[in-house]
Amino acid sequence: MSVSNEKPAVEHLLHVAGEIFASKGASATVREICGEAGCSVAAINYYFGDKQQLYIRCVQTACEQKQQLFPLPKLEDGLPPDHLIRVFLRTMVSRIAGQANLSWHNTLMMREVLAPSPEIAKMLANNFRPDFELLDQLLGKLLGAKLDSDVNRRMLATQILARCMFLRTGKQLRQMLQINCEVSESPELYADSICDSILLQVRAMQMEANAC
Amino acid sequence: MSVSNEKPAVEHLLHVAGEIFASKGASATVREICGEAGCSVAAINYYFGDKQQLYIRCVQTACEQKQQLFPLPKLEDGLPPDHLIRVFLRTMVSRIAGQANLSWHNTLMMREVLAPSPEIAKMLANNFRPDFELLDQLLGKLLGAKLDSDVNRRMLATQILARCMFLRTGKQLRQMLQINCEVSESPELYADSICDSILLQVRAMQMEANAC
DNA sequence: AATTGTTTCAAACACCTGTTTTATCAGGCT
DNA sequence: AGCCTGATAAAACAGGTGTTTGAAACAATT
Repeated sequence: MSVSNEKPAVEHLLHVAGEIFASKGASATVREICGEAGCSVAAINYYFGDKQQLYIRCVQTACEQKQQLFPLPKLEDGLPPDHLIRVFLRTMVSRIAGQANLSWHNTLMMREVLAPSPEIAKMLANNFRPDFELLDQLLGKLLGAKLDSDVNRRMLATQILARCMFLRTGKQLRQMLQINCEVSESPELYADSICDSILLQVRAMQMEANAC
Repeated sequence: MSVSNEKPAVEHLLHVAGEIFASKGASATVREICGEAGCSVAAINYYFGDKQQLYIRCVQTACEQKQQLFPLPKLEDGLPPDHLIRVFLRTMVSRIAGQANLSWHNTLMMREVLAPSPEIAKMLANNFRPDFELLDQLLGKLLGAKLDSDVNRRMLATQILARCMFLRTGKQLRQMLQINCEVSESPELYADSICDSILLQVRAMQMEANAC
Protein backbone atom coordinates (compact mmCIF):
# COMPACT_ATOMS: atom_id res chain seq x y z
CA MET A 1 0.00 0.00 0.00
CA SER A 2 2.51 2.55 1.15
CA VAL A 3 4.82 3.59 -1.63
CA SER A 4 7.11 5.92 0.28
CA ASN A 5 8.51 5.39 3.73
CA GLU A 6 7.13 8.40 5.54
CA LYS A 7 5.71 8.47 9.00
CA PRO A 8 2.17 7.04 8.93
CA ALA A 9 0.62 10.33 10.01
CA VAL A 10 2.38 12.20 7.22
CA GLU A 11 1.40 9.64 4.64
CA HIS A 12 -2.21 9.58 5.76
CA LEU A 13 -2.39 13.36 5.76
CA LEU A 14 -0.86 13.54 2.28
CA HIS A 15 -3.41 11.10 0.96
CA VAL A 16 -6.44 12.76 2.51
CA ALA A 17 -5.24 16.25 1.62
CA GLY A 18 -4.47 15.13 -1.92
CA GLU A 19 -8.00 13.89 -2.41
CA ILE A 20 -9.54 17.08 -1.07
CA PHE A 21 -7.14 19.41 -2.88
CA ALA A 22 -7.88 17.53 -6.08
CA SER A 23 -11.61 18.01 -5.78
CA LYS A 24 -11.75 21.52 -4.34
CA GLY A 25 -8.48 23.11 -5.30
CA ALA A 26 -6.02 24.90 -3.06
CA SER A 27 -8.87 26.77 -1.40
CA ALA A 28 -9.83 23.66 0.56
CA THR A 29 -9.54 24.45 4.26
CA VAL A 30 -7.21 22.90 6.79
CA ARG A 31 -10.15 22.18 9.06
CA GLU A 32 -11.83 20.22 6.29
CA ILE A 33 -8.70 18.19 5.66
CA CYS A 34 -7.96 17.52 9.31
CA GLY A 35 -11.58 16.71 9.98
CA GLU A 36 -11.48 14.06 7.27
CA ALA A 37 -8.09 12.84 8.46
CA GLY A 38 -9.29 12.68 12.05
CA CYS A 39 -6.66 14.87 13.60
CA SER A 40 -6.24 18.34 14.99
CA VAL A 41 -5.63 21.32 12.74
CA ALA A 42 -2.24 21.79 14.36
CA ALA A 43 -1.00 18.62 12.69
CA ILE A 44 -0.57 20.30 9.31
CA ASN A 45 1.65 23.03 10.66
CA TYR A 46 3.51 20.57 12.81
CA TYR A 47 4.37 18.19 9.99
CA PHE A 48 4.49 20.45 6.96
CA GLY A 49 5.14 23.95 8.26
CA ASP A 50 2.12 25.48 6.60
CA LYS A 51 -0.76 24.72 4.30
CA GLN A 52 1.04 25.61 1.07
CA GLN A 53 3.90 23.25 1.72
CA LEU A 54 1.37 20.49 2.30
CA TYR A 55 -0.17 21.33 -1.06
CA ILE A 56 3.18 21.26 -2.79
CA ARG A 57 4.08 17.93 -1.25
CA CYS A 58 0.75 16.53 -2.41
CA VAL A 59 1.56 17.44 -5.99
CA GLN A 60 5.06 16.10 -5.57
CA THR A 61 3.94 12.72 -4.28
CA ALA A 62 1.33 12.55 -7.03
CA CYS A 63 4.13 12.94 -9.59
CA GLU A 64 6.38 10.37 -7.99
CA GLN A 65 3.78 7.70 -7.36
CA LYS A 66 2.36 8.00 -10.85
CA GLN A 67 5.72 7.36 -12.48
CA GLN A 68 6.36 4.58 -10.02
CA LEU A 69 3.09 2.83 -10.79
CA PHE A 70 3.34 3.13 -14.59
CA PRO A 71 7.03 2.99 -15.44
CA LEU A 72 8.06 3.41 -19.04
CA PRO A 73 9.28 0.08 -20.47
CA LYS A 74 12.76 -0.10 -21.90
CA LEU A 75 12.55 1.13 -25.46
CA GLU A 76 15.25 -0.69 -27.37
CA ASP A 77 16.64 1.04 -30.41
CA GLY A 78 16.27 -1.99 -32.65
CA LEU A 79 12.48 -2.06 -32.54
CA PRO A 80 10.46 -0.32 -35.28
CA PRO A 81 9.51 3.28 -34.46
CA ASP A 82 5.77 2.71 -34.75
CA HIS A 83 5.97 0.05 -32.10
CA LEU A 84 7.99 2.33 -29.82
CA ILE A 85 5.44 5.09 -30.19
CA ARG A 86 2.64 2.70 -29.37
CA VAL A 87 4.32 1.49 -26.19
CA PHE A 88 5.10 5.05 -25.20
CA LEU A 89 1.53 6.22 -25.73
CA ARG A 90 0.04 3.29 -23.85
CA THR A 91 2.20 4.12 -20.85
CA MET A 92 1.36 7.81 -20.91
CA VAL A 93 -2.36 7.26 -21.37
CA SER A 94 -2.35 4.72 -18.55
CA ARG A 95 -0.72 7.27 -16.31
CA ILE A 96 -3.30 9.89 -17.16
CA ALA A 97 -6.25 7.52 -16.96
CA GLY A 98 -4.89 6.21 -13.69
CA GLN A 99 -6.39 3.77 -11.26
CA ALA A 100 -9.80 4.41 -9.81
CA ASN A 101 -8.66 4.61 -6.19
CA LEU A 102 -5.78 6.94 -7.01
CA SER A 103 -7.60 9.23 -9.38
CA TRP A 104 -6.86 12.27 -7.25
CA HIS A 105 -3.23 12.04 -8.35
CA ASN A 106 -4.11 12.94 -11.89
CA THR A 107 -6.82 15.41 -11.03
CA LEU A 108 -4.40 17.29 -8.83
CA MET A 109 -1.63 17.23 -11.41
CA MET A 110 -3.99 18.31 -14.16
CA ARG A 111 -5.03 21.23 -12.00
CA GLU A 112 -1.43 22.35 -11.86
CA VAL A 113 -0.80 21.71 -15.52
CA LEU A 114 -3.73 23.94 -16.41
CA ALA A 115 -2.94 26.73 -13.94
CA PRO A 116 0.36 26.12 -12.20
CA SER A 117 1.21 27.78 -8.92
CA PRO A 118 4.51 29.61 -9.38
CA GLU A 119 6.32 27.35 -6.95
CA ILE A 120 5.15 24.22 -8.69
CA ALA A 121 5.60 25.11 -12.35
CA LYS A 122 9.31 24.34 -12.38
CA MET A 123 8.85 21.07 -10.59
CA LEU A 124 6.24 19.95 -13.10
CA ALA A 125 8.32 21.12 -16.04
CA ASN A 126 11.28 19.05 -14.85
CA ASN A 127 8.93 16.17 -14.36
CA PHE A 128 7.51 16.26 -17.86
CA ARG A 129 10.53 17.28 -19.88
CA PRO A 130 12.25 13.88 -20.07
CA ASP A 131 9.08 12.20 -21.29
CA PHE A 132 8.46 14.95 -23.79
CA GLU A 133 11.99 14.80 -25.11
CA LEU A 134 11.66 11.07 -25.54
CA LEU A 135 8.45 11.60 -27.49
CA ASP A 136 10.18 14.18 -29.66
CA GLN A 137 12.97 11.70 -30.35
CA LEU A 138 10.57 8.90 -31.18
CA LEU A 139 8.64 11.13 -33.55
CA GLY A 140 11.90 11.99 -35.27
CA LYS A 141 12.56 8.32 -35.90
CA LEU A 142 9.00 7.75 -37.04
CA LEU A 143 9.16 10.56 -39.54
CA GLY A 144 12.46 9.34 -40.96
CA ALA A 145 15.30 11.41 -42.33
CA LYS A 146 13.30 12.80 -45.24
CA LEU A 147 10.41 14.23 -43.22
CA ASP A 148 12.07 14.92 -39.88
CA SER A 149 11.88 18.60 -39.00
CA ASP A 150 11.05 20.75 -36.02
CA VAL A 151 7.76 21.79 -37.56
CA ASN A 152 6.60 18.26 -38.30
CA ARG A 153 7.66 16.87 -34.95
CA ARG A 154 5.92 19.69 -33.13
CA MET A 155 2.77 19.28 -35.16
CA LEU A 156 2.50 15.62 -34.23
CA ALA A 157 3.54 16.22 -30.64
CA THR A 158 0.85 18.85 -30.26
CA GLN A 159 -1.79 16.43 -31.51
CA ILE A 160 -0.62 13.75 -29.11
CA LEU A 161 -0.50 16.05 -26.10
CA ALA A 162 -3.92 17.43 -26.94
CA ARG A 163 -5.53 14.04 -27.05
CA CYS A 164 -3.73 12.78 -23.96
CA MET A 165 -4.83 15.78 -21.96
CA PHE A 166 -8.37 15.48 -23.28
CA LEU A 167 -8.73 12.25 -21.37
CA ARG A 168 -8.98 14.43 -18.27
CA THR A 169 -9.86 17.88 -19.54
CA GLY A 170 -12.72 16.54 -21.60
CA LYS A 171 -14.27 14.57 -18.78
CA GLN A 172 -16.81 17.20 -17.79
CA LEU A 173 -17.42 18.26 -21.37
CA ARG A 174 -18.25 14.69 -22.39
CA GLN A 175 -20.61 14.53 -19.47
CA MET A 176 -22.27 17.82 -20.39
CA LEU A 177 -22.73 16.78 -24.02
CA GLN A 178 -23.52 13.20 -23.06
CA ILE A 179 -20.81 11.72 -25.24
CA ASN A 180 -20.11 8.37 -23.69
CA CYS A 181 -17.06 7.67 -25.75
CA GLU A 182 -16.32 4.05 -24.95
CA VAL A 183 -12.84 4.28 -26.40
CA SER A 184 -11.88 6.72 -23.68
CA GLU A 185 -12.81 4.18 -21.02
CA SER A 186 -10.03 1.79 -21.95
CA PRO A 187 -6.56 3.33 -21.80
CA GLU A 188 -5.19 0.85 -24.30
CA LEU A 189 -7.90 1.50 -26.86
CA TYR A 190 -7.53 5.23 -26.46
CA ALA A 191 -3.77 5.09 -26.83
CA ASP A 192 -4.07 2.91 -29.91
CA SER A 193 -6.59 5.29 -31.40
CA ILE A 194 -4.12 8.14 -31.03
CA CYS A 195 -1.31 6.01 -32.36
CA ASP A 196 -3.25 4.84 -35.43
CA SER A 197 -4.19 8.37 -36.34
CA ILE A 198 -0.58 9.55 -36.03
CA LEU A 199 0.77 6.65 -38.06
CA LEU A 200 -1.83 7.28 -40.72
CA GLN A 201 -0.78 10.87 -41.06
CA VAL A 202 2.91 10.03 -41.23
CA ARG A 203 2.25 7.45 -43.94
CA ALA A 204 0.26 10.00 -45.91
CA MET A 205 3.10 12.50 -45.58
CA GLN A 206 5.56 9.89 -46.81
CA MET A 207 3.42 9.04 -49.83
CA GLU A 208 3.10 12.69 -50.68
CA ALA A 209 6.86 13.17 -50.32
CA ASN A 210 7.60 10.23 -52.57
CA ALA A 211 5.17 11.41 -55.20
CA CYS A 212 7.14 14.64 -55.69
CA MET B 1 -17.60 48.89 -27.08
CA SER B 2 -20.54 47.96 -24.94
CA VAL B 3 -22.30 44.90 -26.28
CA SER B 4 -25.22 44.76 -23.90
CA ASN B 5 -27.34 47.64 -22.67
CA GLU B 6 -26.76 47.39 -18.96
CA LYS B 7 -26.18 50.22 -16.59
CA PRO B 8 -22.59 51.41 -16.88
CA ALA B 9 -21.77 50.42 -13.30
CA VAL B 10 -23.06 46.90 -13.88
CA GLU B 11 -21.17 46.52 -17.13
CA HIS B 12 -17.94 47.81 -15.63
CA LEU B 13 -18.26 45.50 -12.65
CA LEU B 14 -18.95 42.52 -14.90
CA HIS B 15 -15.86 43.25 -16.93
CA VAL B 16 -13.53 43.76 -13.98
CA ALA B 17 -14.93 40.80 -12.07
CA GLY B 18 -14.70 38.63 -15.18
CA GLU B 19 -11.03 39.37 -15.55
CA ILE B 20 -10.27 38.63 -11.91
CA PHE B 21 -12.48 35.54 -11.75
CA ALA B 22 -10.77 34.26 -14.86
CA SER B 23 -7.31 34.59 -13.38
CA LYS B 24 -7.99 33.58 -9.79
CA GLY B 25 -11.14 31.50 -9.93
CA ALA B 26 -14.25 31.89 -7.86
CA SER B 27 -12.14 32.34 -4.74
CA ALA B 28 -11.27 35.89 -5.77
CA THR B 29 -12.53 38.26 -3.09
CA VAL B 30 -15.16 40.93 -3.41
CA ARG B 31 -12.75 43.46 -1.94
CA GLU B 32 -10.23 42.69 -4.63
CA ILE B 33 -12.81 43.11 -7.36
CA CYS B 34 -14.27 46.32 -5.97
CA GLY B 35 -10.84 47.71 -5.32
CA GLU B 36 -9.95 47.20 -8.97
CA ALA B 37 -13.32 48.54 -10.09
CA GLY B 38 -12.98 51.59 -7.84
CA CYS B 39 -16.17 51.18 -5.89
CA SER B 40 -17.39 50.08 -2.49
CA VAL B 41 -17.85 46.45 -1.59
CA ALA B 42 -21.56 47.08 -1.17
CA ALA B 43 -21.91 47.56 -4.91
CA ILE B 44 -21.77 43.84 -5.65
CA ASN B 45 -24.60 42.99 -3.29
CA TYR B 46 -26.55 46.01 -4.42
CA TYR B 47 -26.41 45.18 -8.11
CA PHE B 48 -26.13 41.40 -8.16
CA GLY B 49 -27.54 40.20 -4.85
CA ASP B 50 -24.47 38.25 -3.87
CA LYS B 51 -21.05 37.21 -5.07
CA GLN B 52 -22.12 33.98 -6.68
CA GLN B 53 -24.71 35.63 -8.86
CA LEU B 54 -22.04 38.02 -10.03
CA TYR B 55 -19.88 35.04 -10.93
CA ILE B 56 -22.70 33.36 -12.82
CA ARG B 57 -23.47 36.52 -14.75
CA CYS B 58 -19.80 36.83 -15.67
CA VAL B 59 -19.85 33.36 -17.22
CA GLN B 60 -23.16 34.14 -18.90
CA THR B 61 -21.93 37.34 -20.52
CA ALA B 62 -18.76 35.56 -21.58
CA CYS B 63 -20.89 33.01 -23.43
CA GLU B 64 -23.10 35.58 -25.07
CA GLN B 65 -20.41 37.99 -26.16
CA LYS B 66 -18.26 35.22 -27.58
CA GLN B 67 -21.02 33.95 -29.83
CA GLN B 68 -21.87 37.50 -30.75
CA LEU B 69 -18.31 38.32 -31.78
CA PHE B 70 -17.70 35.14 -33.77
CA PRO B 71 -21.02 34.10 -35.28
CA LEU B 72 -21.20 30.89 -37.24
CA PRO B 73 -21.62 31.66 -40.96
CA LYS B 74 -24.61 30.21 -42.78
CA LEU B 75 -23.68 26.69 -43.80
CA GLU B 76 -25.61 25.97 -46.97
CA ASP B 77 -26.40 22.37 -47.70
CA GLY B 78 -25.11 22.51 -51.24
CA LEU B 79 -21.48 23.10 -50.36
CA PRO B 80 -19.08 20.14 -50.06
CA PRO B 81 -18.81 18.74 -46.53
CA ASP B 82 -15.06 19.28 -46.23
CA HIS B 83 -15.60 22.97 -46.85
CA LEU B 84 -18.35 23.12 -44.25
CA ILE B 85 -16.15 21.44 -41.68
CA ARG B 86 -13.38 23.88 -42.40
CA VAL B 87 -15.62 26.91 -41.92
CA PHE B 88 -17.05 25.42 -38.77
CA LEU B 89 -13.64 24.71 -37.30
CA ARG B 90 -12.31 28.16 -38.13
CA THR B 91 -15.20 29.75 -36.28
CA MET B 92 -14.84 27.54 -33.24
CA VAL B 93 -11.08 27.97 -33.03
CA SER B 94 -11.47 31.73 -33.40
CA ARG B 95 -13.90 31.72 -30.50
CA ILE B 96 -11.53 29.75 -28.31
CA ALA B 97 -8.45 31.71 -29.31
CA GLY B 98 -10.38 34.91 -28.82
CA GLN B 99 -9.22 38.48 -28.94
CA ALA B 100 -6.37 39.61 -26.76
CA ASN B 101 -8.38 42.17 -24.80
CA LEU B 102 -11.23 39.77 -24.18
CA SER B 103 -9.18 36.74 -23.31
CA TRP B 104 -10.79 36.46 -19.90
CA HIS B 105 -13.99 35.33 -21.60
CA ASN B 106 -12.41 32.11 -22.71
CA THR B 107 -10.33 31.57 -19.62
CA LEU B 108 -13.42 31.86 -17.48
CA MET B 109 -15.46 29.58 -19.68
CA MET B 110 -12.66 27.04 -19.85
CA ARG B 111 -12.57 27.06 -16.07
CA GLU B 112 -16.21 26.08 -16.01
CA VAL B 113 -15.85 23.52 -18.76
CA LEU B 114 -13.10 21.81 -16.79
CA ALA B 115 -14.82 21.96 -13.40
CA PRO B 116 -18.35 23.29 -13.70
CA SER B 117 -20.18 24.76 -10.74
CA PRO B 118 -23.47 22.93 -10.40
CA GLU B 119 -25.50 26.03 -11.21
CA ILE B 120 -23.54 26.68 -14.38
CA ALA B 121 -23.22 23.21 -15.86
CA LYS B 122 -26.68 23.22 -17.42
CA MET B 123 -26.24 26.69 -18.85
CA LEU B 124 -22.97 25.68 -20.50
CA ALA B 125 -24.40 22.43 -21.78
CA ASN B 126 -27.27 24.26 -23.44
CA ASN B 127 -24.76 26.68 -24.85
CA PHE B 128 -22.55 24.04 -26.43
CA ARG B 129 -25.08 21.48 -27.51
CA PRO B 130 -26.27 23.19 -30.71
CA ASP B 131 -22.72 23.64 -31.93
CA PHE B 132 -21.85 20.08 -31.06
CA GLU B 133 -24.90 18.70 -32.80
CA LEU B 134 -24.02 20.68 -35.88
CA LEU B 135 -20.52 19.23 -35.79
CA ASP B 136 -21.97 15.74 -35.43
CA GLN B 137 -24.18 16.37 -38.43
CA LEU B 138 -21.31 17.72 -40.54
CA LEU B 139 -19.15 14.74 -39.67
CA GLY B 140 -21.96 12.46 -40.78
CA LYS B 141 -22.00 14.15 -44.17
CA LEU B 142 -18.23 14.02 -44.41
CA LEU B 143 -18.12 10.31 -43.66
CA GLY B 144 -20.81 9.56 -46.24
CA ALA B 145 -23.45 6.87 -46.11
CA LYS B 146 -20.99 3.98 -46.18
CA LEU B 147 -18.87 5.05 -43.22
CA ASP B 148 -21.38 7.03 -41.18
CA SER B 149 -21.86 5.51 -37.74
CA ASP B 150 -22.06 6.63 -34.15
CA VAL B 151 -18.65 5.19 -33.40
CA ASN B 152 -16.92 6.89 -36.32
CA ARG B 153 -18.57 10.24 -35.75
CA ARG B 154 -17.72 10.15 -32.07
CA MET B 155 -14.13 9.20 -32.78
CA LEU B 156 -13.64 12.19 -35.04
CA ALA B 157 -15.60 14.53 -32.77
CA THR B 158 -13.42 13.55 -29.83
CA GLN B 159 -10.29 14.35 -31.81
CA ILE B 160 -11.66 17.73 -32.80
CA LEU B 161 -12.82 18.67 -29.32
CA ALA B 162 -9.49 17.57 -27.88
CA ARG B 163 -7.49 19.77 -30.20
CA CYS B 164 -9.82 22.75 -29.86
CA MET B 165 -9.63 22.60 -26.09
CA PHE B 166 -5.87 22.17 -26.22
CA LEU B 167 -5.59 25.69 -27.54
CA ARG B 168 -6.38 26.82 -24.01
CA THR B 169 -5.68 23.81 -21.82
CA GLY B 170 -2.25 23.36 -23.35
CA LYS B 171 -1.19 26.96 -22.89
CA GLN B 172 0.66 26.45 -19.66
CA LEU B 173 2.02 23.09 -20.75
CA ARG B 174 3.50 24.58 -23.92
CA GLN B 175 5.06 27.27 -21.79
CA MET B 176 6.50 24.76 -19.34
CA LEU B 177 7.96 22.62 -22.11
CA GLN B 178 8.92 25.65 -24.17
CA ILE B 179 7.05 24.49 -27.23
CA ASN B 180 6.38 27.67 -29.14
CA CYS B 181 4.06 26.08 -31.61
CA GLU B 182 3.60 28.81 -34.19
CA VAL B 183 0.58 27.09 -35.68
CA SER B 184 -1.30 27.62 -32.44
CA GLU B 185 -0.73 31.39 -32.68
CA SER B 186 -2.89 31.76 -35.76
CA PRO B 187 -6.45 30.52 -35.30
CA GLU B 188 -6.87 29.91 -39.01
CA LEU B 189 -3.71 27.84 -39.31
CA TYR B 190 -4.61 25.86 -36.24
CA ALA B 191 -8.14 25.19 -37.50
CA ASP B 192 -6.82 24.14 -40.89
CA SER B 193 -4.32 21.83 -39.27
CA ILE B 194 -7.13 20.07 -37.43
CA CYS B 195 -9.25 20.00 -40.56
CA ASP B 196 -6.50 18.54 -42.73
CA SER B 197 -5.79 15.81 -40.27
CA ILE B 198 -9.48 14.88 -40.06
CA LEU B 199 -9.94 14.89 -43.82
CA LEU B 200 -6.86 12.74 -44.21
CA GLN B 201 -8.25 10.14 -41.87
CA VAL B 202 -11.63 10.09 -43.51
CA ARG B 203 -10.03 9.62 -46.93
CA ALA B 204 -7.94 6.74 -45.57
CA MET B 205 -11.06 5.14 -44.12
CA GLN B 206 -12.80 5.48 -47.47
CA MET B 207 -9.91 3.90 -49.34
CA GLU B 208 -9.83 1.04 -46.90
CA ALA B 209 -13.59 0.55 -47.21
CA ASN B 210 -13.41 0.50 -50.99
CA ALA B 211 -10.55 -1.98 -50.98
CA CYS B 212 -12.67 -4.59 -49.16
C1' DA C 1 11.08 5.09 37.75
C1' DA C 2 12.61 9.12 35.92
C1' DT C 3 13.66 11.65 31.91
C1' DT C 4 13.85 12.67 27.37
C1' DG C 5 12.02 13.89 22.85
C1' DT C 6 8.01 13.43 20.02
C1' DT C 7 3.25 13.69 18.99
C1' DT C 8 -1.47 15.30 19.69
C1' DC C 9 -5.12 18.35 21.04
C1' DA C 10 -8.17 22.14 22.47
C1' DA C 11 -8.20 26.82 22.78
C1' DA C 12 -6.75 31.26 21.49
C1' DC C 13 -5.04 34.50 18.10
C1' DA C 14 -5.06 37.83 14.45
C1' DC C 15 -6.74 38.39 10.22
C1' DC C 16 -9.86 37.97 6.25
C1' DT C 17 -14.43 36.58 4.34
C1' DG C 18 -19.23 37.98 2.30
C1' DT C 19 -22.98 40.57 3.70
C1' DT C 20 -25.77 44.23 5.96
C1' DT C 21 -26.57 48.45 7.88
C1' DT C 22 -26.63 53.36 8.17
C1' DA C 23 -25.79 57.62 6.29
C1' DT C 24 -24.70 60.79 2.72
C1' DC C 25 -25.05 62.45 -1.83
C1' DA C 26 -26.95 63.58 -6.47
C1' DG C 27 -30.58 64.41 -9.69
C1' DG C 28 -35.51 64.69 -11.15
C1' DC C 29 -40.06 65.84 -9.93
C1' DT C 30 -44.29 68.55 -8.27
C1' DA D 1 -38.33 75.33 -2.10
C1' DG D 2 -39.26 70.29 -0.54
C1' DC D 3 -39.53 65.56 -1.57
C1' DC D 4 -38.39 61.37 -3.49
C1' DT D 5 -35.69 57.68 -5.63
C1' DG D 6 -31.51 55.44 -6.90
C1' DA D 7 -26.52 55.20 -6.17
C1' DT D 8 -22.40 55.17 -3.42
C1' DA D 9 -19.50 54.89 0.70
C1' DA D 10 -17.80 53.83 5.39
C1' DA D 11 -18.42 51.17 9.15
C1' DA D 12 -20.13 47.30 11.53
C1' DC D 13 -21.31 42.42 11.62
C1' DA D 14 -21.06 37.39 12.11
C1' DG D 15 -18.64 33.77 10.73
C1' DG D 16 -14.56 31.48 8.74
C1' DT D 17 -9.46 31.49 7.70
C1' DG D 18 -4.47 29.82 8.66
C1' DT D 19 -1.46 29.75 12.38
C1' DT D 20 0.38 29.63 17.18
C1' DT D 21 0.37 28.40 21.90
C1' DG D 22 0.67 25.71 26.11
C1' DA D 23 -0.44 21.74 28.09
C1' DA D 24 -1.30 16.97 28.06
C1' DA D 25 -0.35 12.22 26.39
C1' DC D 26 2.73 9.04 24.63
C1' DA D 27 6.94 6.24 23.59
C1' DA D 28 11.56 5.13 24.18
C1' DT D 29 15.80 5.30 26.70
C1' DT D 30 18.58 5.74 30.63
